[in-house]
Amino acid sequence: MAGAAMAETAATQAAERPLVSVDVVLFTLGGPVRQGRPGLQVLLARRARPPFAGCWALPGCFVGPTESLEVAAHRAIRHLTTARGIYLEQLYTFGEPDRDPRGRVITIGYYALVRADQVQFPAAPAGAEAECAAWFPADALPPLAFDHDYIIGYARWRLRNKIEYTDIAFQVLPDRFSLTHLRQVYEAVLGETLDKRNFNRKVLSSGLLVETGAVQGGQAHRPARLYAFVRRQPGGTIAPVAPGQAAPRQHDHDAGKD
Amino acid sequence: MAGAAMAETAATQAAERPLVSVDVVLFTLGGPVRQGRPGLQVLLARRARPPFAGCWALPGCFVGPTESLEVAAHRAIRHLTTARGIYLEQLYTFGEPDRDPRGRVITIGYYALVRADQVQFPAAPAGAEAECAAWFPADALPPLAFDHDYIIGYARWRLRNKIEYTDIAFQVLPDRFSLTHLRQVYEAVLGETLDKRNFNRKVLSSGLLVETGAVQGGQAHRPARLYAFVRRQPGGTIAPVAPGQAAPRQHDHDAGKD
DNA sequence: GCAAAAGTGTTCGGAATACACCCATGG
DNA sequence: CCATGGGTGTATTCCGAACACTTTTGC
Repeated sequence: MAGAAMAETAATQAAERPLVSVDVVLFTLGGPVRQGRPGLQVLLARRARPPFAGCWALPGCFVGPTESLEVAAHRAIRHLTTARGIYLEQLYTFGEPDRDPRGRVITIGYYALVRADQVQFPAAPAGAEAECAAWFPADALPPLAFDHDYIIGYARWRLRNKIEYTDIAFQVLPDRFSLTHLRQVYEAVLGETLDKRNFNRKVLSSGLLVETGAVQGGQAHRPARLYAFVRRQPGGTIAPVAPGQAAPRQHDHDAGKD
Repeated sequence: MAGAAMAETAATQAAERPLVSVDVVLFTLGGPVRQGRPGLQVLLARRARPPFAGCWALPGCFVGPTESLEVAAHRAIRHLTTARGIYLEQLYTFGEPDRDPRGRVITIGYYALVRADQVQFPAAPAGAEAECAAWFPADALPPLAFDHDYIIGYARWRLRNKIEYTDIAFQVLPDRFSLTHLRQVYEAVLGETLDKRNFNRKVLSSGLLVETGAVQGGQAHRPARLYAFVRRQPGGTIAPVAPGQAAPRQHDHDAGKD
């Protein structure tokens, strides 16, 4: 809420108002193939300014006075990525008073799983301290600024949970993909090997995939069939909703349990 | 993060810093018994000051300069409640630029399910516009200030999900309770009737309950056995953790899937 | 023809569901 | 003795887990 207890006005001194930032944990799949699958990677930016100058940190920025949190989060990665339409999900808000040495900074974390080719790095300015960005294996992160290692750890934990009951895995896949590709996404996020037969049966019976008829070319050996992800058709449900029985309320943030 | 992109300093004008508040959605069970169970209720406070003076709203307050978000959330309800140790869970952060007519206010929502007797109302000051608090049935809320109806709707949705896989239901129960009492909590939160036999079997086989030996007195008819909630014994696990296999990382916020 | 990855069927056990009757107590 | 809520057992179904061989293609 706002203002029931404290008599705070717009004239409040700046020192009493915390700074508000957003930090984005972008995950992708890539790197060397280990255990038959690529690894989970995290996008980090090298800080050009103190505090923690030269240190790696999550992409982030302060929230503008009339800017929504989602817009700020997109702005934080816009100078690194070309693709629009990345679906960012709010992670958590970190507000411990001592988490930033400059003073009180509250940060709202966002995260997403994206295709690596959606994120392109501009030519890095010269200089050892220059700001630049790179993917790092989630299992071998460099020392990080602030509490960003904790934020990333929490984001990984959420991603592991969310991938079980949301569509989040499809965000990292191209329009057409093989079942093996899809399974590798799950394996990389979950950190474990999945049974191919059980996995295929499950995703095919979910009704979320359609066979495109195309097959994967270029590889040696047997080509894989390619599938496409089909969203639940908006308004095209077979069973009509009973009158008087309101459709479950939609919350555009957080499509699953959490 | 903080400060990678914008060159913001402590001298930033107050107008550019958003206000940060916390709002708390306190749920309890009470009210008239309908469909064999009490209903879900929400604690609301009547606003004494503009905006929305005289309107009902969630208890909330602004976050102090050196105060953690959790502490602020507890402070928001401290003048209404006597019990300490309420387990508040972070819900979501609402930051749309126009959600408060006074200007930019970002609010971090918290929620909890508590026993009604933990919350005691101080004698309300006289006057129609005086600040006071009361429980309202979650299905019949008055018009609310700000976007608080949306926040409550989201909190109810989260509560429904969380009760399936967390201990949250036990927070609303006394130390000793009957299985029927526990089931009524689930039924009120889920909004549906549960099969008594299947429910009892499930909760008893979960290992989270111990029979106290006591029975419920005072009622007519057969007295119910009383159970107590047993937390997972810390360090008393039977199966030893395999060496080299790190225990899963703990995140003290969000004990379940989120 | 061989190496490599794709693709498929069956069995088993545990969990969730549906369902109906007896028990203990106070009045 | 009866009204009321407490307490229990069984059959069925569904889902997840385990497990190994055949097929297709490029080379």
